[in-house]
Amino acid sequence: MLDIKLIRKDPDFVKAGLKKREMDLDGVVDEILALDDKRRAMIAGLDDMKARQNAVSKKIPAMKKTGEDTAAVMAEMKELAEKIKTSDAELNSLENQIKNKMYLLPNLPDADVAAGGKENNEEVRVFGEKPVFGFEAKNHVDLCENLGIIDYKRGVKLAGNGAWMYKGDGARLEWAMLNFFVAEHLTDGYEFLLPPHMLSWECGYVAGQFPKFEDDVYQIANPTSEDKKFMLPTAETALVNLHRDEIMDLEELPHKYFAYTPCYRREAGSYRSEERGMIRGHQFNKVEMVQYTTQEGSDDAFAEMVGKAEKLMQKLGLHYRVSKLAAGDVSASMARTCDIEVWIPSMEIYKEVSSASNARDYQARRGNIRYRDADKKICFSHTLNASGLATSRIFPALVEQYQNADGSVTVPEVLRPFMGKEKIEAT
RNA sequence: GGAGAGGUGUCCGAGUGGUUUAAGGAGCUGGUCUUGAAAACCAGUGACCCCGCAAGGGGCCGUGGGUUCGAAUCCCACCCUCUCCGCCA
Repeated sequence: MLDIKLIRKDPDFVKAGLKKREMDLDGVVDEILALDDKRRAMIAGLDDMKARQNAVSKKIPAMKKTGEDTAAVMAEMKELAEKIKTSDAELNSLENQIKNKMYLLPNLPDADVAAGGKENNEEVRVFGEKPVFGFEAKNHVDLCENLGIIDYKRGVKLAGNGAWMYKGDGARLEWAMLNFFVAEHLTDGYEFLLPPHMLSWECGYVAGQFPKFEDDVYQIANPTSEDKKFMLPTAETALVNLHRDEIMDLEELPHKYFAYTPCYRREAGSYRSEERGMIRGHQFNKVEMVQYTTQEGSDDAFAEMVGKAEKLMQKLGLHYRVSKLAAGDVSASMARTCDIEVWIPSMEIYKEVSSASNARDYQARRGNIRYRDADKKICFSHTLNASGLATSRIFPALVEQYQNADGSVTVPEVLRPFMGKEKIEAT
């Protein structure tokens, strides 16, 4: 949620910021401004009427005591009460209209974020090099099938298109990665959380996924009540709601959390032929970091989280690059995002394994997440999130980058303690 | 799933129709006292929204309706929390 006061004060600044996302939102901003004018005028009139109502109502007992006739006043008040009721209803619908439009406005990109779409993403760092194989390298789907570590067919049998099943050493490798990530985050002093996977609707609004992407999540309807929940599309949705409607103390910030959850996404219509295997599925595993910081602290936190995600990739020894996303590619809630993308040899493409973002106070405004600053003033906190990491792209990248001529896969050193073996071979 | 209790300001908590202009306490800020601190005492402070340069004023008691001249207080619906019972990994 943007600050309505900022929109009021400097609409051109807001419009210019939103324009960087290559979305035409001038109209929405203007509508909000017009509705806001109307709203404030209405509140002023309504509050006056309520003030009169309160004042007169207070006098009535005194009048009754002295035996004065209250009939005329009461008649006037009855009329006033009617007016208040209709105005209240009008105001209510007006405020809902404003709220719904406000929900449509994405966050303002940071000043240093490039305007435009994907094509303006900027490669800021590269780690390692594209591996060169002295043999005919296989793609991950063939490697995994030959090794018997992923069962694609039975995954689809169980859950349909976009599902797979980890099996044997595949399950162990997946679990080893997750355990490795957990161990690293614990070492860095982040708090480990296992949140619920079914969330109530408000969580989606606060995170900024709703109302726009309600159709992209799996919704859980309950046959005996109106209550509706959804499967979290990322642990961020849960973690960013932890301190909703709270006022945190300055001393407790920054909060550094991480959680492991599967992520459930419909990904409707987004399959492409090259996205075979586990590049894009309806359920994938991810460890997610989230920080709550002071307003001054979020830049440092952002750098820290990008650094942490990179460190994991480096320890795994995987070739990757870091991209600073252009405004149009930054998701709606975020002011800036850096993606870490792993090299997938068979596809000759970099695929996202981590997305690190600073939402600044956008999510905090939606969720009323506040803290008391050094002057004891209540202000909105900043929220940040970064994957650390998503395994579903690392798994194929790892299997391909670490493959040997005989079809076996060497286990990266850091995973061996969690895996209990150095090599994955066909059984 | 059944029964009961409850949701009040930063926190605790009083308040069951008009001296509530939301008591009282804690916290926070300033002061007195003290070598300093603590304690005590005195004063100030109140989320959020609207008007206003400000001083100040008004609205606002889980959410939404209703009753009334007047609702934190009564009625209805919903959401949430707690206790007990049932069911269950």
